[in-house]
Amino acid sequence: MLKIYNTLAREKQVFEPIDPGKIKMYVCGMTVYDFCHLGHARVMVVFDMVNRWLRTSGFDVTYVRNITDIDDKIIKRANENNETIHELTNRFISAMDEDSAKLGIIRPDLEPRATDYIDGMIKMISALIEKGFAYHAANGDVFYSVNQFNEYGKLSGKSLEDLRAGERVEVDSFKKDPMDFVLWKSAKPNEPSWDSPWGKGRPGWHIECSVMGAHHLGRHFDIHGGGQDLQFPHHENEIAQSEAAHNCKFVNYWMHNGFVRVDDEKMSKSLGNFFTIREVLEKYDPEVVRFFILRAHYRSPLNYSDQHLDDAKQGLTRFYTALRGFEFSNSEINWSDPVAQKFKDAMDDDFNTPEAFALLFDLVNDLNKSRSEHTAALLKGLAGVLGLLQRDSDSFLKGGESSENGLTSERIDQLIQERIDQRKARNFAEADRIRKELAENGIILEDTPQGTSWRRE
RNA sequence: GGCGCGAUAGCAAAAUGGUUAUGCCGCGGCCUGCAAAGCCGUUUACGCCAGUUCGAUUCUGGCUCGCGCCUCCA
Repeated sequence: MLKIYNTLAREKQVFEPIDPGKIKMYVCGMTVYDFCHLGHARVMVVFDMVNRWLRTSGFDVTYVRNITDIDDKIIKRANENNETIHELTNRFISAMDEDSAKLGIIRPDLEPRATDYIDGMIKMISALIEKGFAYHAANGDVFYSVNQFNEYGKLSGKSLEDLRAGERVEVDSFKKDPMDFVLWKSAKPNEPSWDSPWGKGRPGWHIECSVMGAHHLGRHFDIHGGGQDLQFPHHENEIAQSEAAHNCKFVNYWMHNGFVRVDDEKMSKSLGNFFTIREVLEKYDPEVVRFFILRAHYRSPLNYSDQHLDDAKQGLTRFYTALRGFEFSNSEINWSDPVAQKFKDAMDDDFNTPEAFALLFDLVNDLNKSRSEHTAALLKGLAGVLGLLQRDSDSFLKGGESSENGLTSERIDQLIQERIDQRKARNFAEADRIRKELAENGIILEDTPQGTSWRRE
């Protein structure tokens, strides 16, 4: 029985799909004006894990992750670079696809881009105006009137009164209420724009998700996810727009993943304390990064540091070392196995991946003792559900650092053979010298009854 | 200021009203020519103060500290 922590209810709830056996899930993706950082990696990896688990559980999942390809920062950056917004966004969408592929993300079923849905946004905004939930202000912008939606604040637990009291920004005099948010911005010079009943302009941020969600998943769907920082105002505003326009509940389960932090502070573009995915991948194997992310519960904060990545790397090394030497055919998971049962229970409990890993490590201990093929297959199968441990052990253990300024595998094999000869001759001093030479190059040897193997540190 | 989340051993991170979490690191042993890997054992825990209870890290209240949102942000 799957339970999901629903932000809307502030508790774990038993998951009931709207249509039996089917799940419609929408996740807020990236605004593509720069490379993705580790915080973006977390959203991608977390909801990839969720997607995989839902599918493993037998649901027919439709997973949508949008791309925001029109916004203030995109326009600004494109102008700075002297290029069109499409040139800019296409470039960063490609970069995002590369990063995401490296992290082992299964592509969402649909990745709609905001600029392809302008017509739909105009229609929804018109509907909101007709219903009295939005108004065309004197400056040409169209605003959503939060006063008209009496459930405003239900997701973020805020009341309009409190929000107004905490208002820090200078009040836009064209708004009826300081908390009103923009649905349509009238065009300014040097900005891309679209024709609309309110003149040339472009959409506000929140409307795209309401429109693309409804377009692909229907007006009422099961799961909507994103980073915690989107809870307010983005998701709150999506609810206000969608429920006002459609007269029905928008989303049943809201999921929010915790932040990636650096030195106990949120990693964010505005703080400038972010590491891009590609920066981190220069130092660490992508699978280490994936394991690092999934090792913490998705709702907990995740502190980034080299020490923690190193720690994750050691853990993965333990997995791959245990799996070394096994041949795998197609390994179907035997779900009646007690460990598989517990794994399922952990995952069904709001995607408790740390608990799931504890079980996998128990399996490693069993495997190292028994060397049982059955256990090895179960370990690999269950880890596969999390998108891990699917490579050949050697690819992980011997991969690592690129061999630049290191030793080639030919040279390593040659040195190992020399050492074997010296050991046979019981010339241990020379054998140890060779081993030391290898160690200085980051190569660790392991003598086993089956021969000598090596791995990179 | 308003709202919310959190505090677990050297580090990371779960569960749990009474029984070994788990991983990394450390220490001892086995194995090994010596190592490495592995196995066995092991040292460090539940922020503080009350309350409920036979019993609380786990429930309740208060306090302290940290973090997040309230402004673009995954």
